[in-house]
Amino acid sequence: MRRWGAGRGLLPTLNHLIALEATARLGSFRAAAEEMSLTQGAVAQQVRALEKEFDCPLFDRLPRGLSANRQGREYITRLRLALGIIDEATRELLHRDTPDEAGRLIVSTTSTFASRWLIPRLPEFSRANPDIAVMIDACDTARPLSGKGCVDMAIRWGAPPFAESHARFLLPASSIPVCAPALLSNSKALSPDNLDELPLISDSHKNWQRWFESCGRPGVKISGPVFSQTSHAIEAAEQGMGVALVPWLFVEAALHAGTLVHALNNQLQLDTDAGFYIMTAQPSGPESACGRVIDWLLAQGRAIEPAGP
Amino acid sequence: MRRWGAGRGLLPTLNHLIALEATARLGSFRAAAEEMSLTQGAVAQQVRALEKEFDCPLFDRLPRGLSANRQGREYITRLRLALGIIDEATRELLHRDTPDEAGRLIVSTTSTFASRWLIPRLPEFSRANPDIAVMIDACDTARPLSGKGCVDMAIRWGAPPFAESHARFLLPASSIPVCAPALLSNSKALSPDNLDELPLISDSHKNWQRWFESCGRPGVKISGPVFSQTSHAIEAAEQGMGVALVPWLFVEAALHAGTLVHALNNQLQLDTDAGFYIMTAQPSGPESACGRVIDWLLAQGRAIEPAGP
DNA sequence: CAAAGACAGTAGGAAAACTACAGGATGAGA
DNA sequence: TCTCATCCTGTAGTTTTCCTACTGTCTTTG
Repeated sequence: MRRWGAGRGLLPTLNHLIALEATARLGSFRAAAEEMSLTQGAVAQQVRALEKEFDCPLFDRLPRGLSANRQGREYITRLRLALGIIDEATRELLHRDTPDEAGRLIVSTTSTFASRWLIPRLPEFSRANPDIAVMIDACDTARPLSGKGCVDMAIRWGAPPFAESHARFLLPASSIPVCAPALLSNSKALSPDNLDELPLISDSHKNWQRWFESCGRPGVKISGPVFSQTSHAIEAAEQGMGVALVPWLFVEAALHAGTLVHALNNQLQLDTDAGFYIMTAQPSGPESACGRVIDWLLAQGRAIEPAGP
Repeated sequence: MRRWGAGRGLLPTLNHLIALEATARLGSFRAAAEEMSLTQGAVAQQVRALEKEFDCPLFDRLPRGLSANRQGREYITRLRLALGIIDEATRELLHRDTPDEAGRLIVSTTSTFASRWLIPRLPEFSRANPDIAVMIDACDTARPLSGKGCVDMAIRWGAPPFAESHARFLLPASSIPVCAPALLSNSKALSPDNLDELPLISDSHKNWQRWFESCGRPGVKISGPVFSQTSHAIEAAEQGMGVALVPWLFVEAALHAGTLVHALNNQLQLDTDAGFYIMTAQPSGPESACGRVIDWLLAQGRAIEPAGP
């Protein structure tokens, strides 16, 4: 009997369990031995060894085979469940449809972060690292970092501490109010006191409320177009539909290109303690594919920060 | 890689999986080896063997330990689940609180069958088989014959075929109308045509409707006391509350003792294709405790039948 | 630049698993 | 009733697997 984990667990000789299961299913050592391509004696020894390990008989010996007793039935039913899980996991591992999956790295992030920050920078990475194929899984609900359907890393907005994962800070999430330049041309100077006279574009983060609160104007009524995704809010602002309050890093390129301008002439931004973090199941070394992607991401993040407002 | 079941399944060398799990959890061969009281090389070989078996790396090799890659994380998460199930089943098997459980046999049946048929006959069996302790688990919902909390056999009312279990016919379930003798003394002769003038005691089996239908009187309104358990209906009949339509075998003793009489002078009974069956997970040999109980039950059933109406 | 710590790989001994065969019990069939 | 067939039990002896011990290589660290 083998200890497991921190000594709390107990596991029998696992290889013997296959013989146990087959014997229970087929009702005799002989039939089980035939299925397993072994001799009858080998199977009998394995099962006897388990019964001795447990100090508890699992079968009634009949003149014509065996029949599991109550403890045996109870144990074997649960054993089948466990073996089925291992079997399923093993077959999926063997019959994985993409044989080159080893060099493929799946990054889960939001649609907005992917289109506004990650994808524009990705070609450079791929040129420098042709052996790593980065796949972006844009999904607004978080994907698991371990288990079935897991991803290699996730880039998510949030604040520490993060349970069950290893997180590294990537980028701050300071938001600024932006709009199309045309919206400002023929009107008076804007300030926190009169900004709400323009349409205020909202996304699902409810930033405007906190922004007005930090300006000393709590309870301002937010009216204007509403989008679930930040990227849609940005596009609406570019179309002149109003003022959007969005993370600065998502509109850096648009500000540079002139399709968006800071609505308050770089005066105010909404600082939060939250930011964008890279999350992985465990720390990765700098030489692994995952580690190389993380290092590159962090370098990109450092490169962009000093140019901020 | 081992085939499993009818060849559909595939299982790796199960003993190696413990090393795999520990390595993933502790992040290095060395730490895993220490936990398992082995050398670093042994653990490394086991994990390498698995990776070769799967033809798929499960870990990224870091300069300072290892880190599971995506396939590894996915596999190990599911592996932990399976090992946890085996561990739990094993610990419950080892720490079972009743060491003499091997000689204890749990029979699941209904409260009525237990009190009206089984318990009266049980002392005789126990005298003849002092080594078998029969425990009766009276429960109106069926208990499983395998898995956690399973019972050794169940005696249940029903008709073949029974899925997922081995059934042997024990007793017919023919029902007869019975009542207290006092109920008949000062009244005219009863027949199916006027029986419904007396209170009709019902249990949850809705026998009266079918009984009147088989007498050519469908749609008769059933009025009288209603009980969920047949035994309570019998007790009510004994108290003179009305006529109960119950399996003959439950009132055999009462008819003999005179506390109940056949309401129609042995004329009519309700025959159904259903009956009482002994159900076990698998056939048991005549020498096993389970087999001896079954043989005795069947003998009791045969002994009672010829004396029937 | 050297020391420490980790994994990779290999040879040989230790342990286990498996086979083969003898023995005993039970049921089927002549 | 007797024999045969079938199945489990148990025990050597052999084969295979597993584990250890050790060397080599790489990387971090002081």
